[in-house]
This record gives sequence, structure tokens and C-alpha cells, in this order.
Amino acid sequence: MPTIHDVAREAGVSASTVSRALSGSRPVNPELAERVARAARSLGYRHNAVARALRTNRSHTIGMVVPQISNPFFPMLVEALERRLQQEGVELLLCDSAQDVAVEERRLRALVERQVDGIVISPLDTEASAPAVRAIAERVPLIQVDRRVGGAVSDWVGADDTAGIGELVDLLVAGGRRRLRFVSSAVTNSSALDRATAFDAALARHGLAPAGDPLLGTFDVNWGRRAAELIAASGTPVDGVVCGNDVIALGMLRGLREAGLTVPDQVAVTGFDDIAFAEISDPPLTTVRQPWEAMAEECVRLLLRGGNGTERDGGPRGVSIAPELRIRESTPPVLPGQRSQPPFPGRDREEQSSPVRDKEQR
Amino acid sequence: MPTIHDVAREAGVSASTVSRALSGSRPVNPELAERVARAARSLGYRHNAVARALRTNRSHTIGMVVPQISNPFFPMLVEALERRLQQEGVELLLCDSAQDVAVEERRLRALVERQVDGIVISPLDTEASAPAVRAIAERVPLIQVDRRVGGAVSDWVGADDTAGIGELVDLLVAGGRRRLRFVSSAVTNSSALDRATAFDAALARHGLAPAGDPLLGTFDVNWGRRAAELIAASGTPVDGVVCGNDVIALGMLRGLREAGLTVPDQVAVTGFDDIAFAEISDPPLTTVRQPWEAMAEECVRLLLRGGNGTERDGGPRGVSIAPELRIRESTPPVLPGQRSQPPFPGRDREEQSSPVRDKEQR
DNA sequence: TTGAAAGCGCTAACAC
DNA sequence: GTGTTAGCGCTTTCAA
Repeated sequence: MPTIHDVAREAGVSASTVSRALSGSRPVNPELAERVARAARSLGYRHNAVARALRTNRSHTIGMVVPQISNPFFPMLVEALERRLQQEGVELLLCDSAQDVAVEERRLRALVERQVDGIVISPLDTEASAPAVRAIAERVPLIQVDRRVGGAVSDWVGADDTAGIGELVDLLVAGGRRRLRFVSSAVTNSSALDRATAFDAALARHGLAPAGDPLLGTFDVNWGRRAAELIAASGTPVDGVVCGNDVIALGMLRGLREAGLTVPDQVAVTGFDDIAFAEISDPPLTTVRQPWEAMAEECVRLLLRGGNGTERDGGPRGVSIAPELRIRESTPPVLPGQRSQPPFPGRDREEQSSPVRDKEQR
Repeated sequence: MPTIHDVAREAGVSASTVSRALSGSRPVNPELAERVARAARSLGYRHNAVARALRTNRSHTIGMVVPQISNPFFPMLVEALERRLQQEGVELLLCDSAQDVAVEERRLRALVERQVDGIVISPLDTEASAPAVRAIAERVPLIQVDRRVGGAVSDWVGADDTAGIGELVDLLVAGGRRRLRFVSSAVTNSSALDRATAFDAALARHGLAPAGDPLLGTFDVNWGRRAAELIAASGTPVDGVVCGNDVIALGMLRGLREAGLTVPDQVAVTGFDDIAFAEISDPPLTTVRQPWEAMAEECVRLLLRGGNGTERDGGPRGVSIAPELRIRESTPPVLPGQRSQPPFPGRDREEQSSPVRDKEQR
């Protein structure tokens, strides 16, 4: 691999001139610049990003850690973020924490050692991930996305779970359903917790009690399927199931069918995320669309503004963006007159983000 | 951030001793080693992977470039590879080429500039990706996985598409289907091409002609759905659709339902990959399971063995691993007696990989 | 505007 | 077994 010195020799100038000509960091005689460019091309010179990073302390790379890339929600977020980062000439270094807090910590450390300029993380566990996230946030700009840990550790960007779940519950109630049950992952992660809380709050607004304890497992298809079995087996009648995400809801659809229950006639089902498969399930899934693009945009904005907010006045912030309701056939049609006024007026557009608000963590 | 010199000062030894003690590269007096360890801990020392990489030319990082992370096949492969790489203490730097050859080339260059020790790529296009892949393979060990470019450029690891499609076609034929049609992505990528070829070959083995030209679009849900429309609208009767992957097949199920066709009674459907949603669709999808674990294993083996094979005698190799048939309800039950002998005897176990064979490229 | 020289943090000869 | 020295490839003072 040719180095900058090889180019310098070939062009008959000094290494510094090559550096300046190639990076444009300072003015260089146009004629020399041309000679340098030609020499670089003829030698097939490519700059060494490692040497540059060592010297400048900037790697033009940001790291991302997701709980599980096989959960289709995260690929959507990753793609949005990569598109956005591309515009900034920044590379994304993506890691999977494999649902394991120890792995998550290892990944974070590896990213820091590689001198990434910033980190975007969706932490596994509100409690267990906190020490590592906090420690890393002291060393490098860090944004939490979707999920977050407890305590005021860093900026956070995510969907407004309260609004999303609220709209879903309102829709079910407007459709005549009164016996609602919540199925999600264990509330050790903040998404699950926020949505569970939002579910209770939404029911309370309608003066309803849940039709049974929340069923809490994991964010995957199998849990949704198994939870359907549990619901069918329990004596408690249920006419609506609010699921913590689409993957669970899709498993739920299958499980209910296997249990001989029809959707939406006997039991309505809702999801969260709006992954591609939500549109083609049978029946198609009513859900709430995560604002991936807006989330990615916001992450980059906060990251470039440099930092996790701990030093700015007011400390870390949370940005929550309203998700968009997608009504499909897994929920009953709304009774006439019932939906005259939207439950969250003016919040059902993806473009609208709620104003930046202090994050109320935990 | 403390450096090795800070630790050296704290421990009262030289920087080299710290380096040796921490890395274990050479023997160090146990007492000093202990002092170093203590000093490092008290200062919160973390080694600088960038400096190390510059010095040693090894980054303990391998890069991966996938066509589209939102295609659920790739997350499965990524997770398998990360698990495997973790055992080697190697970090995975994952990039998405966003279905764009220009982006793909940029990603490859960025990886090389970052001094990755190797690259795993699933190239977008047999032709258009070839120049970039070839150029990169000259600079760094590179393995192609799943898809590959034309020409003998590097080692390749993938599923045995011929065997997989063959088993699927045999199953349909054994189930009494004779009017089979192929729906996939455009054959500009090698997976699509191999599977299309395998489909024709399998039909020929049975003395059958396809029930219409292959329908070629993109590897996504919407194309499957749209292709179903096309099939329904065309006069040509079809009693079995072999899809290029699961995502298309899942869209196909939906599209056929919308067109009023029943699966499998009127039309049988098969997929390829065995993503999680294949098991819970309605009806559950008959498909072929990609041997992700074995593919990851093989990639790492070839990568560690260092190189893209261009210099070894015999040149680049291709390793194709037999996928595993997963029979579900989207295909008709097999007629009695018809499946007495398996069409590809002894190949229906994931563990068995076909022997390394010369890759027959293009 | 250009070149010489120093140094980012680390490891690997080379001496002792 | 340990310290000294040099240098990975680059950028950035500092002089000229």
C-alpha cells in the first residue's frame, strides 16, 4: 500500500504538501496540487484512516449497538441512520449485543477503543445496562435511542410510546372492546415498561380495568404464539390484545388461530413498530408506525451538536416523536360516531414531533 | 484518556513492560505484572486500538457488507457470524450497501481504509459489483457469502441453491403439481440466477416445462404480492409457485389470498431461507433453511486461513452447503408412495456440507 | 505557500 | 526480564 511519502516522492514535493493538497486543509499551489493528484492516482493511493485517526483523534465513524438485529424494527432504524450519516461522510459501525448485557458492555468498550466519534445505543436493560452506558457516556458522545437506561445519563430519542399505545387503546374501545389484555416482553427494558405503563394509563382514561395481568415474555414471535395459548387456556374472556411490538402480535395472530379464535371478531390484536410483515399478515395488523427517519435525523443532530448533554445546561434531554396509527383489519371497524374526535388531536402525523421535553426517566 | 506511559509512570516501570504485561506477548516478572495491572485499573486505562492497529497492521476487526439488512435473511447471517467471531476476539464492522453499487463500493473502500483484517461481502450484482470486489480482494482477504460476482475473484461460501430448489420442486411434483412457476428477484444477483437455473434444471429432471416465464422483480414483500396479482390475472393456470426467497413467498401468500386463490389447494407456494416469519404465516410456509451457522463457520475458517485464495494453488474455492427442507402447509401433502426415496439422498441434514468444490463461476 | 520536524499511542527490535 | 529506541502513516506546528 503506497503511503503519503510515496506520493510525495512521485510528485516531487514534501509529505506535508501532499497531505494539504489531498485534504484541502490549507491552500496549495494549484500546479502542485495537480501533480499530487496525478501521482496519487497513478500509485493507487488511499489514505490510511487509522493513522489519520491516531493523529487527529477523529475517526469519522460512529458506533451503534442494538439489542438484536434480527428484530425487524432495528434494521429499519439502522437503514435510516446509515442514510442520514452518509450525508455527513460518517461511517456506521454496527454491533449486536445479542441480548446479553456482558456482550453489550464488551461492544461498547470495543467501540471506544476504536475511537469512534460517537455512539448510538438501544440498551438492553434499564438497570443492568446502566453502569456500562454511564461509564461510556463519560468518554464519548452517546445517544440512547428507542430504549434507555434509568437515571439522567445521556440524551435519548424515541417514539412517544404513551401516545402510540393510547391511540391503539382508544381505537379498540371505539370499536366496542372492553376486555383488553397486554402482552409484551419483560419490563426490564424501557420500551416494554413505557408501553405497559401507557396501557394501564389509557385503560384508566376510559375507566376500564385490564382483563388480566400483563403477559410478559420476550420480543419474539414464539412468545406471542405462546401467550395466545395462555390467553385461550385461561378462563378470563378477552376481546382485545395489545401487544408490545409487531413481532409478538404476529405470533399472537398465529397462536389465536391455532386456539380456534377469530381475529378481529372474537379477539382484536394490535402491534407496535409497523414492520413490513404487519401489512401482509392475515389479517393485516393494526399497529403504530415508528418514526425511523425522524428518529435517525434527531440522533444525528444531537450527536453532531456533540455530546450526551451532561455538560450542557439542563443536562440530558429526551426527544419523543409521535408515531403514526396504521389501522388495518386485526381490529374491528369503529362504531359510527365513536371516532368523531381523535383521542390525541393533531398527533397522528409522523412529521410532527412533540417539542423537546425533559426526559422523565424511570 | 490515560496512555500506556501514564500507567508506566504510575507503576514505576517502562512503557514496554506495561505493553508486555498487558498483552502477555512476552514474559514479565509477576510482581511487576501485578503492579502494572493495579496501576492500569486505578487509572481506568483502556488500550487504544487505533494506535495498536497502526503499529501492528492488525485491527482485529473484520468488515461485512450486506445488500440490505432489512431483508431478514441477513440479520440471521450477521448474528451467526458475530457469535462465531466473538470466539476469535474479532469485532464485526457491519455496513449496508443500500441496494446501490456506488454505496457498496464506498463501503468497501471505507473498510479497507480502516485496516480491517478481512471482509465478508454479499455483493449486490454479479456484473456491476465485480470491479470493486476484485480491486478490494487484491488488498485484503475477502470472502463472498451467499451472493458472488462473476469471475474467479475470491473464495465463496453459500447454500447449495441447486439442491435446495431441487428438493422443493421434487416435493411439489410428489404432491401432484405439474404447472410450476418461478417468482424471484431480477437475476442480476447470483442467488437469483442460481435459483432460477436450478428451477429450470429441476423441472427438466421431471420432464416438465415451466407454466410461464419466470416473474422477476425484487427480493421484497411487495413484489411477491404483486406477482400474485400477475399470476392471477394471466390466463395461464398455475398450481405451484416457487419463490426466490421467503419474503417474496410471504407476499405471494397475501397476494394469492387477495386474488381469491387458496393455498395450497389451488396453488402451492414455497420459499427459501426459513426466516422466523415463515413458520407463522397462514398457511405456514414450506421452505428450505439456510445453514447460517455453517456458513458463518466456513467464512471464519477461510478468513483466518488468511486470504481470498488467489495466491493459493488452485485459486479461489467455492463452498456450498446443503440447506434443509422444511415442509409446512403451503404445499400439498405428498401422495402416498411418491416420497419413498428422497430426491437428494443424504443431503437433507444441515450439518452435512458438500465437499469443497471448485467454484464454477458464471 | 512550502518543507522539516515532532508526535499521536503503541509495539518490536535491540541492547543490556 | 527489562529499558531504550525507533517508527507505523499521518497531520500540524514552526520556520523559512
